[in-house]
Amino acid sequence: MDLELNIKSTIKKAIQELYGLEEEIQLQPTRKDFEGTYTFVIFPLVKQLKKSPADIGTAIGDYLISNSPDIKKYNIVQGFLNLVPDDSVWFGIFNALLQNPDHGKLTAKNESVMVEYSSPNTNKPLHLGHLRNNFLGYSVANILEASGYEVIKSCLINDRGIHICKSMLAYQKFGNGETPESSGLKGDHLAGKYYVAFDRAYKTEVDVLVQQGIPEDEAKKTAPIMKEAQEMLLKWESGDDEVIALWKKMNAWVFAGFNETYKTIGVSFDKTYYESNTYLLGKDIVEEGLSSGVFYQKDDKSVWIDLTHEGLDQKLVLRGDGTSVYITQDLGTTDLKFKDFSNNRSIWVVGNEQDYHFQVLFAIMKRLGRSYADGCYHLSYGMVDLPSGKMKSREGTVVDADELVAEMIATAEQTTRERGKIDDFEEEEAQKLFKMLALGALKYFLLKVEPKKRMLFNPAESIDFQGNTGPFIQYTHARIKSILRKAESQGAQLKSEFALHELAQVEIDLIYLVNEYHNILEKAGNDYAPSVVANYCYDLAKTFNSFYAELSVMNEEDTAKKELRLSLIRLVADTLKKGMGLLGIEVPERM
RNA sequence: GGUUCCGUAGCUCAGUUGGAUAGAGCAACAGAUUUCUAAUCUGUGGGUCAUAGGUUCGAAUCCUAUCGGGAUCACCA
Repeated sequence: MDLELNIKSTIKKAIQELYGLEEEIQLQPTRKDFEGTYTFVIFPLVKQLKKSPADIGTAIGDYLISNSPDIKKYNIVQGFLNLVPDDSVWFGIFNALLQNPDHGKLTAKNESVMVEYSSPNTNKPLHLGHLRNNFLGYSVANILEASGYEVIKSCLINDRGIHICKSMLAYQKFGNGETPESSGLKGDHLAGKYYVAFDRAYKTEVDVLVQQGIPEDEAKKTAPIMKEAQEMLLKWESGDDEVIALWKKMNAWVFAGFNETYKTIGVSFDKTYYESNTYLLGKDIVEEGLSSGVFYQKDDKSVWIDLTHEGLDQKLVLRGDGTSVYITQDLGTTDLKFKDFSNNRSIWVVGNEQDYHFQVLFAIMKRLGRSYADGCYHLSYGMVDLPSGKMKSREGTVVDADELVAEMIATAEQTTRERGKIDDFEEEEAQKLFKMLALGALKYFLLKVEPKKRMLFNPAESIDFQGNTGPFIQYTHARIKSILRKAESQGAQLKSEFALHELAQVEIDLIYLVNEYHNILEKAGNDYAPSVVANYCYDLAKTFNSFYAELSVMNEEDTAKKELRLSLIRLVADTLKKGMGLLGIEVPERM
């Protein structure tokens, strides 16, 4: 039953009968300072009817009282008609929620969506920026799945190219046969070490050349180590045995490292694409575009598209020598994804530095008449900056993902042990909890902010465990579970059907919020916005904690009230668990 | 310079299909625990919603301009 829709239609009828007007009715939640749940704004009618807001409000309010059993009373403040639903309405909603274990699950949409995220380069380990990407992608996938879509999580690994050759070359030159085992480094960190080593050697060579009087631009192009890297790339492309063997060896190390990180942070994929397999795709699409006249060729044989009508520029899609550029392979990969899964939609979780690239990509797909073009969406997110500015892998000024997670776990352990509430935990159980809390704090920190906003991370201030945080919500869940355990130990059975009696305001607030879950899910799905879910969970947890301070469950003497509260808090716990699950955050039974 | 995103409390952020006195957390201060977990709750102080115009009964929200910051504008990916 949808209370809001019912009230809207009754107000619509009231205005028809009282004034003969056809109005689309909008309701908003009543502000906390006033009594009521929904508010109808009268102002728009004032002008048309030439009556005072009070007169109109009273007329509509009285109409609702006598024509709708849902409304108990109303009040008018300025031009706002605040409506107070009858307690029976809340019981109706509450009973319905209790009797539907799937509450909040949206109906199947019979559409499928691909969410591509993570998409790392295999020349360095993951950093904080990648974490934002991973958590966003994983959460959006969860949200869409809960919203009734079939979801395929995919990852496109950038495992080839000049930057990969840089790590390989530096390893070849300076590595002395080092391995993850011999160095004790995770494979991705080992590769990253040589990526940094390349850059250092390269800079030294450039400096030397500049001192010899060669202009910097030219020095950068002619530095021997850079030349060597380029030669290595050519060898890779021609399938040189030695280069390929090195590439396979180092990539295997990196993949092992990535998989460990993915496992720790709890993300996964249904399909992995490798650029080494897809980088040649797209040339046939260039042919197609040329013959259909969407693309054109210049004298030097290079192929272009003119997107000035779309407010963009002219864009190269194939080099004069017939080799691919970035967009060429993305054209091919995009076609491949839709061919593989026949999705209705495809989402790319990629940082905002590629906004322009995706505008171009989607515009080209539209010009080429791809039926899926309108279903393409770039979920763009802002960079995670440090107080010192941008993170740069080459210069080593990054917050490493593995290190950060390890630090968070250590902080979680310290914070938890200080409180002494889990002294009876087995060690394994305790470690599991520390990890859960650490990742809860980290994921919530990165997901509560709107994706497109850039955000600041200050390593000097650790991520909070109090206030508007993941652990606050996890704690709330544990608190509820503690009461439920107590009830269970006393043999209480949770009822799922309640007869009308008096409700406290904070109980109504909780019923209202739990019932809002499906609206929140829908909004989050439509906007690809985990932050909406995060803020909702916080609101629900906060409201529960007020309830907790104000009312007692197990010490309530009125049996009917006690039983209702038990069922209510179970519903709250389930909803928190579900909501946090959408963010990829687990909630503990105890903490 | 062109395009684009952002600018809300000391700090980090909510709030934008236009509605009431702009909300949280952190930090500061004052309280609450013989009572279901104080990682909690209650309260106090803190605002030119970047600035200036415009539209509207009504603007943080929409429009225009300006200022400040980010991103991008490669035959790199």
